[in-house]
Amino acid sequence: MKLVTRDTDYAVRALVYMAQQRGRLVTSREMVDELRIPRAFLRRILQQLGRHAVLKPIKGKMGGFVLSLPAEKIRLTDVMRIFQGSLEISECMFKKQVCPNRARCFLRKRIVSIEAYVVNQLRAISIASLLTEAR
Amino acid sequence: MKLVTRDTDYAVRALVYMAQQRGRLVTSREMVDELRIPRAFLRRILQQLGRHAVLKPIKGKMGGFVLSLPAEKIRLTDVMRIFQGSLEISECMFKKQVCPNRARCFLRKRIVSIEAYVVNQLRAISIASLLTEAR
DNA sequence: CAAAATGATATAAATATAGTATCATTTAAC
DNA sequence: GTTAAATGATACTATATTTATATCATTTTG
Repeated sequence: MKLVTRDTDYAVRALVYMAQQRGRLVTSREMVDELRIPRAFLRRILQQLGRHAVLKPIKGKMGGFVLSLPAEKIRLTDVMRIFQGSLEISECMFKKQVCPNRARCFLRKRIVSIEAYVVNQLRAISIASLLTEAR
Repeated sequence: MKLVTRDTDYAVRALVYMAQQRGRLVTSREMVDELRIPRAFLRRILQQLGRHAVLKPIKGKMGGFVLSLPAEKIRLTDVMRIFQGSLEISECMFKKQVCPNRARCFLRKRIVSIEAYVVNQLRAISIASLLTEAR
């Protein structure tokens, strides 16, 4: 079971790195070198973070990225939702029909309650909190 | 994020169904009809449950399956481990090398603690507990 | 020996994850 | 105004995982 996919993971690393730079403009090239993330992959990830207004892209020569929010306000759940979609842990497997199975449905209830706990825990993790732990 | 894959889910349904039969021999054919699970898929799932001694296969004509444990002793985590392998929620993505990234490692610590909670919750769910909820 | 069950196992199809490549656009410096 | 260095948009490829399907062998009862 995988809670966090690789793009979420890379995004978090990039965001932590940017937060450490305290507002200095950072280029994708620099982060590729520092974080050893495949270039094309990281670029796409940064673009997605830009579209979701997590970071602010500056175009043109001398361009780059800065966080568009304080690191305290960027939560792990925000990043996960961008790259992994819904955080539902128990997506019904009978997508377009009503679930025909009672057994599944009460198992599901249990899982939904576990899910609520997990999401709360993840929401409590911000880029800033990872930053301070990194020291 | 998917906590439970489809084979785990089907396995749980089959086990709940068997538990409801209170020791009566049940064939794969019967469960295919009752539970609307694809035949070949369910057969393979039952075989795997047999290999892991969760149920006891009876060969030959008039054969079938019975649980080999009381339903209280079959935990959701047992079934998940059979079909999904390790329950580690945070498998390090740098499989064969030491993780070169500090940021990831402290994020990982947080996730490991969430994982412990989740596994405990799942371990508390047995086939018997699902059975009583089903009534 | 035939029918009805499971055992073992190979293969295929569909989906999700991970990664690459290309061309367009913007901006600063000369 | 041209060039270099950055991002934007987007299409594509590769790999792994999930979700099955199919086939033939073996066991057992009648």
